[in-house]
Amino acid sequence: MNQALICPRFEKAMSIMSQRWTGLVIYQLLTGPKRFCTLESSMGISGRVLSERLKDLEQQGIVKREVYPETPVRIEYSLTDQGMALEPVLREIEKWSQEWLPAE
Amino acid sequence: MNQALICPRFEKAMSIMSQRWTGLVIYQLLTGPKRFCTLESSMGISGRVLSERLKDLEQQGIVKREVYPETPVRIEYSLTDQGMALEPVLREIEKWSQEWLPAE
DNA sequence: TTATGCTAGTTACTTTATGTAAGTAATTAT
DNA sequence: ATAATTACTTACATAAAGTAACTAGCATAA
Repeated sequence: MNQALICPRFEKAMSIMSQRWTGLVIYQLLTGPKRFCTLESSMGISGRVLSERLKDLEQQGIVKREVYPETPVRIEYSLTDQGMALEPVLREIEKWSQEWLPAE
Repeated sequence: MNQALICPRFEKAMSIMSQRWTGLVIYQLLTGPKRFCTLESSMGISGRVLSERLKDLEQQGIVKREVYPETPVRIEYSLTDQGMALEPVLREIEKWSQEWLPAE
């Protein structure tokens, strides 16, 4: 009955990364700040969920939201250092997909 | 309107890894073959979903299912080479969680 | 021989998460 | 005054996940 316990920090990380869309949002932000509508149209995510994810990621300290009061207003989402630190994770997924998944 | 397209293989990999529980199941199998009931009780996953995930992962070629007709029957799930190749992904998530998430 | 237990699931039903489409608010262009 | 743009939100529908009870096959216990 003795189970090897899973480290709570790792479990937390997995719960973040295994939410639908989260990984792709971070991946898109690796190449620089992006606006809401850019993210929305570049992946197939709905505005409802994108808005939810960005709020979560901001609260978690992974994403930063910045408002530029131009006209029309420009709001940019970018990665914090904590968010940037996820790059190796995404790169490893990228590598795996190239090696093991069929093209096309 | 010109969007950088996301590589379909990467998208596929993300859709696998961002399903709830998938990462944790693979993580548990990194330490060797496990039975259904062991997986079920070591993570908080429900039998219904575990059964679904294992079937998916088997079909994807990530997990292998082996039946030992003992009594009671023993069925073991383990990682294929393709599945083992995901280890670096999980290790990077582990590293990130240790560096960036608060203990406790 | 009926009952109990074990493993590996499945089934029916409930709750939660996500998708869809329309709407809002602020601002500028026509 | 109307339309357009950005960044959302809201109400409602569908899909995914959780819960708890159930099944099947076999073995041991009462």
